[in-house]
Amino acid sequence: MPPDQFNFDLSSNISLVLAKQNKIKPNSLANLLKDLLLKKIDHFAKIEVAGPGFLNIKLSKEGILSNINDILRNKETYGSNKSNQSYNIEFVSANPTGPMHVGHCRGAIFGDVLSNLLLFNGNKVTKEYYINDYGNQIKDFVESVFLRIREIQFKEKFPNKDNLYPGEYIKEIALNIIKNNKNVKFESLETCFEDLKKISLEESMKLIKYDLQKLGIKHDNFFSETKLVKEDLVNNVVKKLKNKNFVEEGFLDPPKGESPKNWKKIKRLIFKSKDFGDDANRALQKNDGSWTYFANDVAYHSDKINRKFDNLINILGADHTGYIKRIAAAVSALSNNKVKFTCKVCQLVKLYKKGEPFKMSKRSGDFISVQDLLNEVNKDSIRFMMLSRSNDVELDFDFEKVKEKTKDNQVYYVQYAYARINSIMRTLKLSINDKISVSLNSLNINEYEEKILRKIFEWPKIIDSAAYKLEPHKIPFYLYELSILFHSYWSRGNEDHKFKFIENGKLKRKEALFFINLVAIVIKNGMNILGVSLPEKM
RNA sequence: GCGCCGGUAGCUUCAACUGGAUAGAGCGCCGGAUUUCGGCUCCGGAGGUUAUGGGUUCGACUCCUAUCCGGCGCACCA
Repeated sequence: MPPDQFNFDLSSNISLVLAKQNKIKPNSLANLLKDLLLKKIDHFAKIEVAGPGFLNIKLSKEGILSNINDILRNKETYGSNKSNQSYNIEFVSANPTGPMHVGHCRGAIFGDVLSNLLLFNGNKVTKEYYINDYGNQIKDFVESVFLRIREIQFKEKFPNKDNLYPGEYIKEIALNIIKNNKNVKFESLETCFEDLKKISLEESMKLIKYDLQKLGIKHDNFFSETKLVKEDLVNNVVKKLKNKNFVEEGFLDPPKGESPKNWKKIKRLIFKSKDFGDDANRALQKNDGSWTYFANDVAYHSDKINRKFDNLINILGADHTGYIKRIAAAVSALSNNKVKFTCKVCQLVKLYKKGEPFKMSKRSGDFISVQDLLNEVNKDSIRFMMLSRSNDVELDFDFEKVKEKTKDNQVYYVQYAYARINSIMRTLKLSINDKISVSLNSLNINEYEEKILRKIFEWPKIIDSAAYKLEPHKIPFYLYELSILFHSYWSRGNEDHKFKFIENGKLKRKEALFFINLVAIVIKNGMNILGVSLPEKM
């Protein structure tokens, strides 16, 4: 897209790019191309060479018309670039020790929308959730549930111990378990541990799935860590790595930074991740010889690789940044660099209410849950707001602001544009789903419409670039800009009657009809990707 | 100490289309218009050495390098 002031429809820097290898000046190459293009492509009305060698192209009326009719025909696929890759996107993967909190929310929505975006662009996508249902935290969690059950059944006091989960929700889980499992006896933790673990995990996954559903998120696949361990997948992977000589028996370096207190030098299996770009080699075994979390995760990723995806994407919170290199190393070792692996890190969300920042910590039990958030603001606002920043930037979420019905509130503003268009259609007793097409003689576009058309023609490029860079936040920005253009044109009608779309219930400008349809199509496609609803009346 | 992310207008807000043209929005400020086809809306103005120094090239907010500031992380946890 050329900058506004040039008044052209397309621009290309091709001659700047190609000039060097062809040993020709960008400007003269541009002039050559200009003549060639004008001769070969009849949809170009005018081409100018500008600046250091840009080609600015103005479409002919026929060119514009054919673009418009394409959009009206394709409707809900307009913007898709028909890419054809397969993706596995792992996101949320919150520990199954309680409901989701706000910290999970951003990654959850990011992952979901990224998946929608890639799907829209023609790819195959599996949305996946890795359940960390193994390890010490689960033991602590089950113990906490057990003690709450004892508290309820036998009035035993819940101890104040560091490793336990104090949150209120544990009581609810305990109550549910008591209600639904009358035949299980909770005498000692040891005797009922396995049963209780299974039930407790089910309960907390129920909570998490409920939260996800309320946010409009549905995963295709839930992958359990316990399953990995049970099926001995870790052993297989380690064998595989050993065969390739990527694993050695050795000693870890003492931890850097702080002075090592309980540092013991113990021989163990170590993955040589340094050979694949990591800062240090990583342990696969703990002191007692059992597998580390990392070892399990290597096995998990090996499983993903075996499932033949072209691309693996992990969505992580900022607190897991330090983990990326080692898992990337594992993937590249296991797949011989054939599978493309990317981690997208979502920075922190800072929550405000009336200027007061909130702190959250799952352990302490006073975190802000997704439910708390949903009580304050609706799903649509949350989804839109969480994507209103690039994922590598911290995000301030003020939940007073998203409740406003003003231009500041971007969700509202975009939804309003769509509702407004529907209102016009209703006035004309037409439906937004009616088939329309445009002919050459009805194509008489004013300056406002021209601006908006250019924006609409830009849509496929926005999708392409957002998909390529894995940056779904480009979509809310685009939709907001498009809405500004639309509203701005609309209010022009208040100042000057000749810009009104309809008057006295009748269509005034024929162009207006297809034109608002185009805007509606793009807004709808965009909001579908975002998973935000579009009311026809507000 | 090491690693990752960020630093863009007065601003505890951010964008800039895989290196492109005169760096754009919002808030706030100043000046106008409007009470409606659908609700605090619309138009215009001022405001910049893109943290800082060096480098790469036709061309850098974007890439490399050094420094400063802020956030996060640096287990045999998960």
